[in-house]
Amino acid sequence: MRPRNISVMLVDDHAVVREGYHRLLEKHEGITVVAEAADAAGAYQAYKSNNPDVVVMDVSLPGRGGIDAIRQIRQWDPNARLLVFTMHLSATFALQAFRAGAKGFVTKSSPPELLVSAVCDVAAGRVAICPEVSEAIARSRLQEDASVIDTLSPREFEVLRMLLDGRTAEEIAAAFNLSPKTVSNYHYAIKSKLGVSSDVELVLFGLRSGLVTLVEERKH
Amino acid sequence: MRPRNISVMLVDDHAVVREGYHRLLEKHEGITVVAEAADAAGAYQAYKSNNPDVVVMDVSLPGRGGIDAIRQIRQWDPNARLLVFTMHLSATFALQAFRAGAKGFVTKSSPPELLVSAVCDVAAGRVAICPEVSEAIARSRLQEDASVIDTLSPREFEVLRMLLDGRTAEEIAAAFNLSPKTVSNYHYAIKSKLGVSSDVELVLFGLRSGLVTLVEERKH
DNA sequence: TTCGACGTCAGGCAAATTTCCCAGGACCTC
DNA sequence: GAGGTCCTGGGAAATTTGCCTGACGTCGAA
Repeated sequence: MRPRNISVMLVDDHAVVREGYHRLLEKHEGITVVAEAADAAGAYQAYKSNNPDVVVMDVSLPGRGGIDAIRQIRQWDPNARLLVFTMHLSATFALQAFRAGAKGFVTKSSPPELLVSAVCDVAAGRVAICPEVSEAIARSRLQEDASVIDTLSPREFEVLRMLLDGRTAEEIAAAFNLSPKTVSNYHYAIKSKLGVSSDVELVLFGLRSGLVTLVEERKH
Repeated sequence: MRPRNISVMLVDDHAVVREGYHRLLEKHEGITVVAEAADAAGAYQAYKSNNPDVVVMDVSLPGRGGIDAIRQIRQWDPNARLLVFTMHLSATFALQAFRAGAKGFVTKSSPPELLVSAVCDVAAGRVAICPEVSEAIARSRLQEDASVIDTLSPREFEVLRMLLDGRTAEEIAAAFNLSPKTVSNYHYAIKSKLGVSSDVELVLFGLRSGLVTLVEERKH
């Protein structure tokens, strides 16, 4: 019982990129893009007024992260079907997304058709995971380093991402609408769970687990 | 003396994204996409056989980074016109790109038309920088970019390296036979000189300047 | 329905650390 | 000598850390 026509909402902070897969999806009959948003807040508003069948969203959004946006939307509509579409090839990210209520996870380096079929899958109520990610998840299950990070609660994970981005406690508190004290409590809880004792070790940990991505430049 | 028809080559490791602005650019008359590549090596090969007027490339490529690819292409054809198109809004990154020989720098969050006009500008021999980036460059110019790390005294540099290794102040003090107090004074001085306000930013700085090397191991 | 286990949020408070300024001494150079 | 930088740490205020506390909401099991 798949809908004859699937309405899709796109969430991505990069206008050009959004424009790009807007065209890509619309070229396929049966898929119509009915709304777009550039950040978490906009996504929530747009979802409420457009009620799309599927939301295709990047998780690295400015302001409150995409994981948080997923939870927010799922809270308003527990049947919302969200497909995460991101450049991050990380088991950790994917697990966090699914825990928040996502129904699919596709990387941007996948072949274009895969995004289209993933949208159809999610619209039909199926779960869609691209091969790379399912492989990464399987592999991470074998390691314990990545599994430690999966013990973080969704909020803790979001705070961690902000911290690793170099934000101060005040900035994070403002972004999430929390007390600075709460943020520093999370900060402490994160360090405890991950078994590190300083911020430096925290970043180093994030580096190893792929949460921090370094743009490498080689001086030949 | 602008070419009536601009031939463009796209380099981006994300197939869907590449497909996206492929369509975007082709929609404009006067622009034809003649080649695509997904990594640095492929870009070099494709450039040699297609000789496009303009190369639009993401710099966060797998393997040898995009900066390196720019240098390689410019070495083969000193007149190559390369437009960097990336999600990174970073002055140092842009400066690195221009130093390598890029002629333009546009972020992916720019409005779509800006990419099109930037392609035309670069094709016509002009330099194209999107407003966000030129502002970031201007701002970074004010805070003395000239290898800030060289202003560190020898001791400061040593302490910095230990810090970036995850050592505590006590460990460093013991290693150098100093008072822990002195170490924390150095710690403070280092952060002041480098213009960062937290340890997280400090590690991120070390990362960018190559002081911290991520040991990445291939797991297949 | 009641229970307990979590997750979220935030206040309190002592201890520790950071921040910022300062100063003495060693070692250069002019 | 005078003037510069570097190394070294003290002092005091400001802030963070570490760990506790409790309230509230949800969810699944008993």
